[in-house]
Amino acid sequence: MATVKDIAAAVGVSVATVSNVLNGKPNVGSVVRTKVLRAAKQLGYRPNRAAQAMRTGRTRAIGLVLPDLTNPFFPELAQAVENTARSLGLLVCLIDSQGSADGESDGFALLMQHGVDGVIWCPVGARLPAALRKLDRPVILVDRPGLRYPVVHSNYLAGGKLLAQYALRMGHRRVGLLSGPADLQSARLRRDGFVNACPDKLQIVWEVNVGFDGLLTSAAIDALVKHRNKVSLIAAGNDLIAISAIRCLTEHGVKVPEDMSVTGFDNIRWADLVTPRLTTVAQPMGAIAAKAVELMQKSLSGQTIPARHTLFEVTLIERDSVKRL
Amino acid sequence: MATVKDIAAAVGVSVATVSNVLNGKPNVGSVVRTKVLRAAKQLGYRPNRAAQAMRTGRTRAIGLVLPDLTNPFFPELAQAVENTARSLGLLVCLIDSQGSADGESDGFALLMQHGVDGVIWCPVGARLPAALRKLDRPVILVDRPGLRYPVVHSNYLAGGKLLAQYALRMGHRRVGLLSGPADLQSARLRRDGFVNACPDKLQIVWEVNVGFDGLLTSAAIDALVKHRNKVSLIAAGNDLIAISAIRCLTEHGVKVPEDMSVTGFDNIRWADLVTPRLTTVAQPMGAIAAKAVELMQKSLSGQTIPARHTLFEVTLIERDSVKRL
DNA sequence: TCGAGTTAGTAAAACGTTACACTGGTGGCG
DNA sequence: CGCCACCAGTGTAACGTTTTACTAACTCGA
Repeated sequence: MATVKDIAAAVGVSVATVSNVLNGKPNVGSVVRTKVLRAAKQLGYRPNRAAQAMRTGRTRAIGLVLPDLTNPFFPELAQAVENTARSLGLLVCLIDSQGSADGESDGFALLMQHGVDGVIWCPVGARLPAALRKLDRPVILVDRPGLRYPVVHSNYLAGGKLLAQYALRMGHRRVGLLSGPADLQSARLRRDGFVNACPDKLQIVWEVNVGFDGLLTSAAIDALVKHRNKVSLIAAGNDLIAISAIRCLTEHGVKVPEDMSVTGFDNIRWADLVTPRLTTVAQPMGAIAAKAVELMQKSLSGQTIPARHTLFEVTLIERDSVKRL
Repeated sequence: MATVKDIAAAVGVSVATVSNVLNGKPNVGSVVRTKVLRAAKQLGYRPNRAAQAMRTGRTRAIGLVLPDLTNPFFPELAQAVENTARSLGLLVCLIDSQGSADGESDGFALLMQHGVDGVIWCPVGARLPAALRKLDRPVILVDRPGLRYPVVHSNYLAGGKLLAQYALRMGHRRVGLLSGPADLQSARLRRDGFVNACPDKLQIVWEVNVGFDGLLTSAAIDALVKHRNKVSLIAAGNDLIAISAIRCLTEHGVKVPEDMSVTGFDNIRWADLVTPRLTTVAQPMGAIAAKAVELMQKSLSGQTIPARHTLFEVTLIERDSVKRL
């Protein structure tokens, strides 16, 4: 690989001058400037990131810390983040914490060691891992409000409301809630939006919390099966939970949507592939990811991002999993 | 962050000695050795990767280049790769080429600039991107035999055969093939395994190639719908295709498995979540990923890996999408 | 006792970059 | 003319490591 020294030798100037040209610094004549630029292109010069990192402390790489790639919500996010980051010349370093706080800590430590310039993070839990305390780099949260960092996510409250109003319109009155983890604001807001939409008309008959990974606890299965006649609709915390619930119901002879309606949240690709197709709320994943990277980029270029929410609006996607009563 | 200099100062030795201890070099007394080690631990020392990279040319980071995170096969792979890599102290840098060769080239360029030590790669096509030619670092292929690199994947041929034999056992005689891309060996082998298993008993009535991303072409939809009475089973190139096919069939009033049986390949998580649950062939994803990382690690530590296949055996997962005739 | 060999440790250079302090040369202005 | 300001460009230190070449002290055998 060609170095700055090679260019200097080729043009016949000092390395300092080459560096100045390459970084757009003033105090270099236009004739030398063009010569250097041409030589650089001709030699296929690309700055050695390690050396740059050492001198400047910046690596032009960012971390992306996710709880679980197995939940299809995250690959969609990761794909969009990677692509917009790459278009800005940023490398994305991936950490999948597998839902464990220790994994998250490990991951942060590794990222710090490599000197990433910042991290885009979707926390597993509501608590800050110790490793992050020492990180003096920008952090942008995605999809998980609640910590003292800038966060970009969609309007969960509105999404929950949309779902409740839709359920009502379709004639449902008694519902069961398969909410996400109670300690996650992103789950709580969806739930609150739903519950508070029209409290007098829509009755919450039962509620159980499960993980966003869609693994149904025995309490959840019990609720699903035993109370099957007490509710006509189940509102799940996300699509994964909804689809798992549908699976569980059909296994127990409950037909969806004939015997029971189900709604999701996220509009992952599978919502449209599954039978019955899932009625859910769509988040603009690409926009969310792009915004997160944009905030990161701003942050890296010196702007301070206020620790405030960037909200994206959601839309109801009506498909086949809810029956009109 | 603590540096080697800090440790040296704390213990009262030279930085060279500290470095020697940390790298397990001889010629340092045991008392000094333990002192240094203790100080390092106490200060929470982690070597600065950028500086290390500059001196040694190794970054202890690897690239992971995937065609499409949206296909659930790849997140499972990515998760396993990341986790085993991290347990070895390797950072994973992600590139999602979105199925484009240009994206792949861009990605490789970015990875090279950052000096990754090697790349684990699942190519989109059968051709080598130009950017890779210049990469003098180890490459391990995953799931895509056909290029002149070491590759780890599962026994597609056997998988196809398993499926064909199973179809036969279940009484099917006339089948349609929804194969993956014809230029991908990984698709061709699955197909060949199926077709050649018992050519005299199992008749391939039609075959159309589609992408592994499960997007059905109009030719595919035509075949599915128009020939619905000519075959009793459809063998898809992967689970994504199979599930899309099921969706398409049910939309056209063809019930699975009552009117038509369908098989997949990969055993992605969704195969078990979808209705009807998909009969398919399972690849040991975790093992494949771990093996790829292991080969990479070996490669990094100087061993030369022969450009040969590492095969993993597959197993038939019998579920509900195939009817006994 | 002397020299060779071994052991324990050090000083300094090097990796590729950037940034700071510097040097000549030129032009303007009083 | 004398002084200052400015321009174009250079030399070199520094970032945190690893590595090479070196030294001082000690041991051992003849």
